[in-house]
Amino acid sequence: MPNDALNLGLLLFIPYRAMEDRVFDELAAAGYDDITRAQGRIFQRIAPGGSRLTDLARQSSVTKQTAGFLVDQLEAAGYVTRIPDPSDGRARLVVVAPRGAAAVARSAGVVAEVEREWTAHLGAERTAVLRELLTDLRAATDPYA
Amino acid sequence: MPNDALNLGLLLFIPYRAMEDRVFDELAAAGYDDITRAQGRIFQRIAPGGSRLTDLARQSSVTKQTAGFLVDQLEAAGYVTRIPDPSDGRARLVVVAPRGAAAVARSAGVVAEVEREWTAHLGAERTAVLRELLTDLRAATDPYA
DNA sequence: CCGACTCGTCAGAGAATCTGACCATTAAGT
DNA sequence: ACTTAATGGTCAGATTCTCTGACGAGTCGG
Repeated sequence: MPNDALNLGLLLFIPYRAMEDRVFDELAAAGYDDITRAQGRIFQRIAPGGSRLTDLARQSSVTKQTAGFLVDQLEAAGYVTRIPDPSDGRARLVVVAPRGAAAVARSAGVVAEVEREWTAHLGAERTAVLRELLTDLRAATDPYA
Repeated sequence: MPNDALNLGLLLFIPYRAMEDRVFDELAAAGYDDITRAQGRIFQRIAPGGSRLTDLARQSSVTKQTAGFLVDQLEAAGYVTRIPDPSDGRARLVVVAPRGAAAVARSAGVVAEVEREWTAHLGAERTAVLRELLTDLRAATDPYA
């Protein structure tokens, strides 16, 4: 790399990608080798009680067609199910299925491990500050929060 | 979104994606509408004196085939050129062409604007801390720095 | 009950990514 | 030097991801 002072976009991307790599590598090693990054980016946005396709699409910055395509695959692989939305006859809710919940548990372990490594590097206090800053920044960059 | 406490991976992704969206939207509006995100992610890694394809691939976390495919398009669109690497007969260096330099200048303006917005939200001091933390974290997550 | 909007799907095309195989050049070991 | 291993890059093929455009079904405000 040339400069030491990279733009904030790239500085955000580097650790994001590192985290994603770790999670998917270990997920694949644990037998969840039929989930892709694109599917995972949708999947991780599913709210506890289920989410509408349109919401998943908006939050993930993809079209609803793309989100639908990915949810189809997640459903076929047993990670999610679709149920009717009781509050709106047009909509359905994407909910996490048992296999999906198991994958969530597994990936949560990996995330925790990576966060521990980062904490070892940055220190506990600075890691907490980083999290707080990013959470704050989210308010300015995620209109669908 | 369900929880308030998201994992750090997603917290990094949200502003990263917001930055990328802004840069590409404004680049397209300024006439640079023939560059894609994937191409841009490769392009932004080119070092001042030029970079080898293999390095660009590693740093961007894609295969060298993918990097080659994207550099082909950047070259066809006039953003980069390939020159022989004087220090290694097998290699070539990808260097930024005039049109690429113009796009860099334009995107730098957008990045600066977005960073100003973020600074307005977080405050100058906390933004500086964020940059410092991310730069530090890079050492633990970017083996090719 | 009518027009406007939202939810989601279908169809088709283009872009991005990977694996595997391969050649050319360089580096290392004897 | 000569052989072997490693590195830089390309070719070929397949799969995955993503978008635009068009559309049917359901909801909502007047």
